[in-house]
Amino acid sequence: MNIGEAAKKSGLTVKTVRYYDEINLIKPAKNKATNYRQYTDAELAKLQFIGKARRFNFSIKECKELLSLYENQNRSSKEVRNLTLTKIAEIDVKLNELENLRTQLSHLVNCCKGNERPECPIIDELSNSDLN
Amino acid sequence: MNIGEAAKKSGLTVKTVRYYDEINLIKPAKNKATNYRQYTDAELAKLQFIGKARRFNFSIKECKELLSLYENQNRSSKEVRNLTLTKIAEIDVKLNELENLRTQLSHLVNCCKGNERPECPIIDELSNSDLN
DNA sequence: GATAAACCTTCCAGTTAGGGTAAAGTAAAG
DNA sequence: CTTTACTTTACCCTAACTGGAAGGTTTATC
Repeated sequence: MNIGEAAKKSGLTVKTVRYYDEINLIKPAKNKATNYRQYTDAELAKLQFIGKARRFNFSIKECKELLSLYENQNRSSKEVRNLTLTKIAEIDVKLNELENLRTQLSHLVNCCKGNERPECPIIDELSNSDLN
Repeated sequence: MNIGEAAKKSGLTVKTVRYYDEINLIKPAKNKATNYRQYTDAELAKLQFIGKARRFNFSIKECKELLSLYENQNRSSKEVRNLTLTKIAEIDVKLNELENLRTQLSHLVNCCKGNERPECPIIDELSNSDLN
């Protein structure tokens, strides 16, 4: 199939699919006459695989690893599991950071009258040179 | 003061401070003889202000807005508060996404034996072409 | 058969917020 | 006077694409 159909069926954009070719992630054959990319069903399945892994927040690099595990019939499920556990740990770090930020910002918002006057505890806090 | 001292006192890197000059965020005067950047105390305060706002997850563009409010004695605290509320809303969206991802990934991890065998529910799920 | 639309191609630039490195000028210390 | 520390500009790199231009191909319509 051509790139448009492959993109549609994988839920990716044509631009993205072309990009995955460029970075040697999924390289389809080319029709010699037209120079169009020709995607096989197996390549489509890989695009779908990548698309889903990306939605699960895996980086392109991690997608490459997952893809090679996907293609390797001798893989151990432990490897995949470990990659996923690492990803969960990263998400936990990010969650913590964001929760802290949210707490601090909402505290500031609660202190700020939000009226037409210039006095503003939020600006005051940002002006505070302590690196907290 | 020179850029190194300004960087140290603001908790930013020299590169970052130079970048803020480049994008017209904080433009110090230059020593004509040496071509060195000369930061005043007021400029240092702004660097500290920006540094803190960045740590609060405000983008450079938002920092510019906050800075102009910081410098504007006629600002209304409402404007600052609204910017902050918008930022909190963004954080909430991100928190939601990450929590969903975490739930799904940890569900997959719980289903995966993580042994030496190749059967792996995580790979199976990634191979599933449903765009969920 | 001509033409227009809907595809496809490559190439180039831009996005965020800086980081890395190099070559060269300047300042401070010993 | 020399070494060390600091500063300058300039250029390329990051992640993961997105947008657009200029042009080739295929399919549908008149």
